[in-house]
Amino acid sequence: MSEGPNIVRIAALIGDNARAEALSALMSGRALTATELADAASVTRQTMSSHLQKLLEAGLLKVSQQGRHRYFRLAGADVAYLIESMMGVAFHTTTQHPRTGPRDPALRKARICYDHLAGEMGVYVYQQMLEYGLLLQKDGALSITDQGREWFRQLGIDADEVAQSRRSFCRACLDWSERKDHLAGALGAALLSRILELGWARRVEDSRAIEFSAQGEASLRGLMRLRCTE
Amino acid sequence: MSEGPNIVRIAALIGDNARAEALSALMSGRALTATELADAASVTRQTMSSHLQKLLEAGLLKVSQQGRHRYFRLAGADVAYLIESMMGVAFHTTTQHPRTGPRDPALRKARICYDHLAGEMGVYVYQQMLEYGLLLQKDGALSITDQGREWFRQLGIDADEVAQSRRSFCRACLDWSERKDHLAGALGAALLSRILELGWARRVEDSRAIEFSAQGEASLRGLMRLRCTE
DNA sequence: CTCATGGTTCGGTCCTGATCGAATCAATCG
DNA sequence: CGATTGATTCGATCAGGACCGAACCATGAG
Repeated sequence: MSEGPNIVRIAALIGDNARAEALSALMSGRALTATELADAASVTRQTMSSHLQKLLEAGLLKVSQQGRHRYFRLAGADVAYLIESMMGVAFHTTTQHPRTGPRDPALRKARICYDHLAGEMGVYVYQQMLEYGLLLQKDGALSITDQGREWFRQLGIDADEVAQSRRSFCRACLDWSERKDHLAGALGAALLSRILELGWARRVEDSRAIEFSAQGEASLRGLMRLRCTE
Repeated sequence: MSEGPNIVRIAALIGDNARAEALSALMSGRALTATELADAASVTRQTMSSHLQKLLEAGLLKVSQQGRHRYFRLAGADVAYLIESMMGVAFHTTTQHPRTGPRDPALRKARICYDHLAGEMGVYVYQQMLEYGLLLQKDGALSITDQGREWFRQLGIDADEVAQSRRSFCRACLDWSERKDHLAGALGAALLSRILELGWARRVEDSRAIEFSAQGEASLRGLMRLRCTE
C-alpha cells in the first residue's frame, strides 16, 4: 500500500558511489564538466556520462553547453537541501567518521552549501541576524527588516535588488554539521558572494570549504557586533 | 576526492523498494511490526526482516519489543525530515504523477508528517501563527510568544509542559506538497495530537492522510481567526 | 586542414544484493 | 501441553546495474 511520492527513484539515484560523488561535488555550487565530475568520482568519462544522463533525466541536474563543454549543476535549491539533509543523517548515524581528514574541521567551520555559507560561521551569522531583528519570519517565509536592509547596505549588498531574483529570496537551511539553520536563498547567496568579494574568506581549491582569514572573520564578527549593540 | 559525510550509504538503503515502503509507512508516526511492514511493502516476512535489520544497524530505525511483537519506528525527526525532503524532490521532479489515486488530494490537504500536521492545513496553521506573532524566530530556533502560549492554552495545550520534552520544542519542516514550512517539533506534535483528541480530524486507516471534518476545519480556522483579529 | 580533447554510445562482463523456500526459534493462547 | 503466529536465519537463485574498452561524434586550437 503505497502513497505519496515515490522516494525510491530518487534515493536509488543518489545511492550509487559515482553519482553520490558527483552530487556532493556539485554542492560547491560550481558548475562542473562531465570530465571534472568523472575525475571527482574516480570513474571513466563514459561511466560518468551515463550517470549524468540519468541524473539529468531525473531532474536532479541541469546542464548548459558552452562549445564542447557541458556544464552540470544541481537543478535547484531543493536538491541541495535534500543532499544537505542526507549529509546530516549520514553524519549523525555514523558511529565513527572514517574520513576525518584535515578537511573535516574546515568543512564544519565554514563551507559552501550550494551557494550560501554553512557550518559554524553560517549558523552564527544567521543566529545573530535573527537575534537582533535583521531577519524576521513572516508569511511562512523569512523576510528582511528595515534594520536588516540597512545592515546589508552597509556590507555593500542591496537587498531590494537581490529580492528581484526569481528564486526564493530568503530561507533557512538545516546545517548538517551544526544541526541548526543557516541562511539560504538569494540573500544567503549574496552574502557569501560579498564575503568572498571583500576577501574576508576564500574558496579552498577542489573543496567545499570556505577559509576565513583571521582578519576577515574579525571583520564579519565586528560588523555583526556593531549592528547588534546599537 | 571525497569530503563530508558519505551520503551513498544512506541513499542506497532508502533506494530499495521494500525499504522505501517501510520508511514511508513509518512516516505516519506509528510504530509498526515487521509483519505489518512486510505487508505494506508486499514482501515476505523474511525479506522484511533482513531489510529492517539493515535499517536498524544504519541508525535509521529504532525498535522496541513487546512480547513477540517488535515495533519499529523512525529513529528520529531528522530521518523524517530527510524522507519529507526527498518526497518533495520526488514530487517536483516527476513529470506526471502515475499514482494520483483518490488519496493524493487527501495527502496534500492534510497528512501526518511523522508526528505533526503537514499539507495545506499544516502550512496554513504555521503561517497564521507566524503572521500574528504566536511563534517567533529566536536564537536560530522557533520559539513561542506569550500570545502563542495563551492561544495554545485556549486550545487545551500547556506549551510549557510540552517544552519539558527532551526533543526539539519547535521547528519548521519543509512540506513536500506545499513547498513551504509547517510546524514540527514537540509543539507541532502536541497540536496534531490535540486536534485528533478534539475530534476535529481523524486518522485515515492505513494512510498518512488526516481527514478534517467540515466542523473540525471550521473550528480550527475559527480559532485561528479569533486570535488573529484581536 | 589535422590533431587533441570533451563527451556520448554500444556491448560485454561481473559483482551485488534482493528475494523467497525451508527451517527454526520465541511468545502467546486455549 | 500443542497449536498458532511473530520473527529470524540460512542458502540458493537471478536480475539489475555499474563498469570500462572500443569506437565514434563534436568542438576548438594551431
